[in-house]
Amino acid sequence: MQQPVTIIDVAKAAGVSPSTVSHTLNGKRPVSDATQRRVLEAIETLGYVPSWNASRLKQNASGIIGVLAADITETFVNQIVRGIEYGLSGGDYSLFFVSGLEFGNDLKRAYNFLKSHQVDGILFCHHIPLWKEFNLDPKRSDIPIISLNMQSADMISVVIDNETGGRQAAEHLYSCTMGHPAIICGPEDRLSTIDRLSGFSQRISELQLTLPDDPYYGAYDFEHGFEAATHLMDTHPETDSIFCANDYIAAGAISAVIKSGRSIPEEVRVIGFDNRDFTAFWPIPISTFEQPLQQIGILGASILKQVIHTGTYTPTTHVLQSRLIPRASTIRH
Amino acid sequence: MQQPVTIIDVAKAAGVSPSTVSHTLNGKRPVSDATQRRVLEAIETLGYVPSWNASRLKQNASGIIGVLAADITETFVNQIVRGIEYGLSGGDYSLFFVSGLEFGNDLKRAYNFLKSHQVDGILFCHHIPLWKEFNLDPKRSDIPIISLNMQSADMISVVIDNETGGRQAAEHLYSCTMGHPAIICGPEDRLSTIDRLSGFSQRISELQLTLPDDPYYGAYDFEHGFEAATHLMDTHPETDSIFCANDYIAAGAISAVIKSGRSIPEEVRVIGFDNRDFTAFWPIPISTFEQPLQQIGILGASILKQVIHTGTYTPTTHVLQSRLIPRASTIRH
DNA sequence: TTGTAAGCGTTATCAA
DNA sequence: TTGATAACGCTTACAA
Repeated sequence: MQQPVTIIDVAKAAGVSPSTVSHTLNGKRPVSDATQRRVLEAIETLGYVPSWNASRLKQNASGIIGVLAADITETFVNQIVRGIEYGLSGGDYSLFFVSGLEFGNDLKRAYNFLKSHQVDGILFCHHIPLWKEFNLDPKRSDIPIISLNMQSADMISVVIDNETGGRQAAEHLYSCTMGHPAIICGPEDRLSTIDRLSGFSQRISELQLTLPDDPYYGAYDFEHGFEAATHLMDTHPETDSIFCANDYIAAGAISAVIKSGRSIPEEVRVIGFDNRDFTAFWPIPISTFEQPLQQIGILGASILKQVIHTGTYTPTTHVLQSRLIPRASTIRH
Repeated sequence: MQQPVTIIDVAKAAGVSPSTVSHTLNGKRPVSDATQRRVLEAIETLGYVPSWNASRLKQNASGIIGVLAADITETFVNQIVRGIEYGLSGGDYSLFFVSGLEFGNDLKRAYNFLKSHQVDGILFCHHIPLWKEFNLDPKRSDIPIISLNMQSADMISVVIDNETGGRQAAEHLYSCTMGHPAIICGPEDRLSTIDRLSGFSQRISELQLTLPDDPYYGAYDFEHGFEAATHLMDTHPETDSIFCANDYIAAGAISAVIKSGRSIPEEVRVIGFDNRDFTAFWPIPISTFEQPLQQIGILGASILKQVIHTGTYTPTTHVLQSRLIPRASTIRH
């Protein structure tokens, strides 16, 4: 562990001035070939790496984009983050990832942290409205913020159209002969659940069909799907189509339906949401929707770069669509 | 988007000197209550956030730990990263996450990037030896590096004991009556695969048993498991125990075994590795091993903090154990 | 308890 | 084509 090498050390070693070293690196003014060679050589031998801090102190742009997310282990979040990386790679920006976890989900502190690092912009990536109490006015903020996966008033947002997803699910099940639809929801407070339910219900009533009263709110997991579907088969034995809020629920529902002695997809059709890995090779492959998560990240990054570049922030909402993946749980093979 | 507020603006607004503002914030020397109040008030109204860059320029420690990983969408990686976040949260360090993706997997560039940000240490988190060609001598580096999930000569490493995992798998299958074991591997070049195979084989020969010649190298996926097990049932119908390199392979193997008309776990036992979410609710719940991924991150972060604090770097390897999770694919319910 | 001033490593401006 | 110098925003002796 030794002393850091500065631009002055390099300048001395190469027998030039610090500004020449700087310009050799940044190419903002011509440097003769001979000088350039000596400088680069000195940099190599000394192992010099310019200090980002010192550099950014002089310039107004940091070249860093901050990403704020709650939990990186959520597929939702890490897929979006990966999209952001794609969107940023090869460009002039680096990504500074900050987890809500570090800040006890205190968005204000996390925001200040990013600000203190002089990030040029922030991508705010949420899968749950954990931080909804934070009311930062983006117009008064000196850093542009883009909200990913959740619509925020007064912000540029990139979201998925869950309502249309719900409508599409109804449409698909209808095309597979639907007479008695049912739905098994996720947690009641999740916006995505609400929107999907709303889209599905709308289409159902347009089709002159009816749903059981109970939307089966519950956890996004297998057990909930299993129990809800068991109850459903019991109380509504005529059910022939089940729309599940996500794939875990769908897997549970499928197991319950089979256990009840019914065949899939002949007697009952089940569809999930999210396209989790296991749906493709589940004993009965599960029909589901692929969400454009990486697209959210890519688009968000691209919009943010625009905003930074042009300096104008106009709140808008960009909507992306999910894609139906029909499999054996709804269509005969 | 307005001009950034500096410490001087605050000082003026509060009618004090910049150093007083600084000391109010950092508490390195006493400040009278009255002054403190005025300063904090000024900070609040102006929305002042100190510049990290300027601050770090004066100090030697940046308070940032760099995390270098290839692909955040890999469960492996994001679980470890989450562990790091836990290990760092509440302390004096923030995390600077850098993806190999951004740098075209050029470790040297990524390393320089982190160095230019003056990180105090680096956690190098790999699930595949993508960057093995990079031979940075950690003793000559001025930044301490810790290798997570892969042993590196001359580095402090935190790894999982895959060999013992393999031995444990053999032990468990043996305790469930094993007469004719078999193995279905993952990609041949993965260290984890090699170590697990080696541990398993060792224990098998200690038990005076033999394995089929073919270890079935292949992809870490369902199809490979299905095809390998189909072939295995065909060529080695006496097989009663299959150790699969991961859970996707195990799921495929189970499907193939069932399709061959054999019962699980009565006639054939199958065990996987990784404890993926679906193994818990697979129609036949899959026995598997839970890897202490978050522990790797937590331990790595803690060791790195030690190293930074004490200033001494002594290459060692810290080994963590996987945990067997017995389920219905090996034991009768 | 507080203020003044030097300096961290870089880049922009000006001069040569 | 190059060099000297000031300045970025902050911390920290040193002085008061």
